[in-house]
Formats: sequence, C-alpha cells, structure tokens
Amino acid sequence: MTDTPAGTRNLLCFALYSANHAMHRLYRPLLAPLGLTYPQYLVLVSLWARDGQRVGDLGQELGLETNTLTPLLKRMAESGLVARTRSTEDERVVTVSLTDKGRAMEPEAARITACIFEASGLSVDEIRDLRDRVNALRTRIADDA
Amino acid sequence: MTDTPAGTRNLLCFALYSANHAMHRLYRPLLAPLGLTYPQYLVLVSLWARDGQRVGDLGQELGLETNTLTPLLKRMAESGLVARTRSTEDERVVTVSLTDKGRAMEPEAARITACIFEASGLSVDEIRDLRDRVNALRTRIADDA
DNA sequence: CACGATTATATCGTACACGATACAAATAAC
DNA sequence: GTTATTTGTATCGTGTACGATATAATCGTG
Repeated sequence: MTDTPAGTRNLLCFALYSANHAMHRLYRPLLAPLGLTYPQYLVLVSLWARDGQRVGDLGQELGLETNTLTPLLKRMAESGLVARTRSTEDERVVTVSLTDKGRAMEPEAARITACIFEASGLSVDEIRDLRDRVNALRTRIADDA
Repeated sequence: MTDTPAGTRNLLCFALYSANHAMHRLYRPLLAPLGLTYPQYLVLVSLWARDGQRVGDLGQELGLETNTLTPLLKRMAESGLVARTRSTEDERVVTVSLTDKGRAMEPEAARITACIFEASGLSVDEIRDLRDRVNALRTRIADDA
C-alpha cells in the first residue's frame, strides 16, 4: 500500500504542523512591532469582526480552551488592547471588548495580510481553494461540539 | 477587493493553525498510551527513517530550534526511547539514536496512521494532493536556509 | 601555533496549549 | 427555598516553541 513510510515528509499532519510553524515565523516579525503575538492577533481579528464576545465565544471560534485564553486575554488587557468586564446580569460571564487602541490597530492588519499574501506567491483563488480544503479537513476531524 | 474581512475564518493562516490543532487533538489520545507527545512522535518518525541523527539534523527536518529539541530529547531519553551520545570525533555534536524500546514502537505507528487516515475521510490521493499543496506553501514561505 | 570567527548544543525567560481541577454563579428538581 | 447539576471562567502543572544568550569545540587565517 503505502510503499515507503520514509520520514515525516510523507505525513499530511506534518505538512500542516510545519506550514503552521512557517506561517508563525512569517507573522512574528510583522506583529512584534505592534506588541502582538500571533494568537493575540487572532483574538483581535475575531473582535474586529464582532466586538464584545464572551471568553467562551472566543474559545469556540479560535478552538482554544479557557485555560489558554484567560492569561492571554489578561496580557492583552495589560497591553491596553482589550477590556475584560464581568457581566452584571450573569456574574460568570466575562465580556471581552476592544479598546480604542485595539480598534485603531485594524488598519495595520491589512498591511500585514498583504505581506503574507505576497510571501505565499499564490493567487487569491489558489489561497481560497487551499484554505477551503484545509478548513474542510479540520471540520471533518474536529468534534466541533 | 477582499469584500469582507469578517473574522478568522477567511484567513489561510488560521485554517492551518486550526487544522494543526485539530490534528494534535486527534493524535493526543492515540499517543498518550504510548507515553508520547506529538512532537516526540515526530522525532521517532524521523529516526525510524534515519537513525543516529544529530540534534541539528533533527532540527532541520522538523523545523525546530535546539532550545526546543534539547529538553524534548532529554525527556525522550529519560523515557528510554532514545540515547543521546556525544560524538568523540567532534565533541560539540550529540547524536540521537533509537533504543530497542524506541525501535519497537514503530509498528504502533502504522495503526495510528490508519486511525488518522480514517478520521480524515479523504482518499489516499486526496491526502497526497493536499499534503503536497501545503508542503509547497511551506517551502515558499520558509527560508529553509 | 595563536587567536578571532564559526559551529553545535545548551540555558534562560516568556508565551502558548491542554488535561485536570477548582470555584462561583445560574439553573433545575423537588 | 434548599439542594444537585450545569455553566463560565480561572488556576495549576507539564510540555512545546522561540528570541537572546552562553559555552565549549572546531576551523580559518596569518
């Protein structure tokens, strides 16, 4: 069947693992001047699209647990990018909303996206197609409960 | 141009990030009974293909720095999966080689690969194609110095 | 052979990421 | 209304990851 199991290069999972790392390395120097890490950037992207999400909402969208998000969001709050406010009507809920500083960062994102696009060397259609295939795989293998 | 920047779902980088996490979650319960983490598993896959690699070789193949690999390999040595031996002809070099226990684990990998293959719901050709596209992207955006 | 440059690995500090667990608030059951 | 369950967030411990730095061994050039 699979003739040669020779090394990591044959594995789809390693391709994803490795491409993800490469993306991370591409973003890092672009985000560092803004004082952002890559997961923090993803939180901003999510909030730019829909402000005032709950911690659980962000976890759902980003696929992260609260034990990852809580300290991450605290760091973002310390940086003055977001505000964490405990809901009055349900004291369990913490709502994360953009500050002016966090909102003001959105235009920067467009420039970063352009850099990534250029580095990929792919056309818009190719990117869309690859993204959709990868997303389809994720949907299939994730519970997405 | 890009009509709606609505959220993370549009980003190729997030698709990779998210699919990688999903893969990780798929592997974790399969590897846990073997006492392996996913990166440790990748080290074994690499060594099964080519035993006796140097720390730097593994870093090159896996795309990891020595500051990540050194403690990881020490943990694997403690688990009795690999042996770390400092070269006599060049005292700077540490060679990583499989122990009997590490070699004996290879057959388990086949079963794990089968589980992942099944979970993906893709054909062998589809997996190969997606893997190659993702690898091509990685090659383009990584320095691979 | 001496001495600066390079190479191979290791150490330290910070930031994800998750399993296990904790805890308080809200809801359900009676 | 009191208790049991569920829900939303937080805490703790372990394991990647990486930038910056350290250190020892080797190499290159004079």
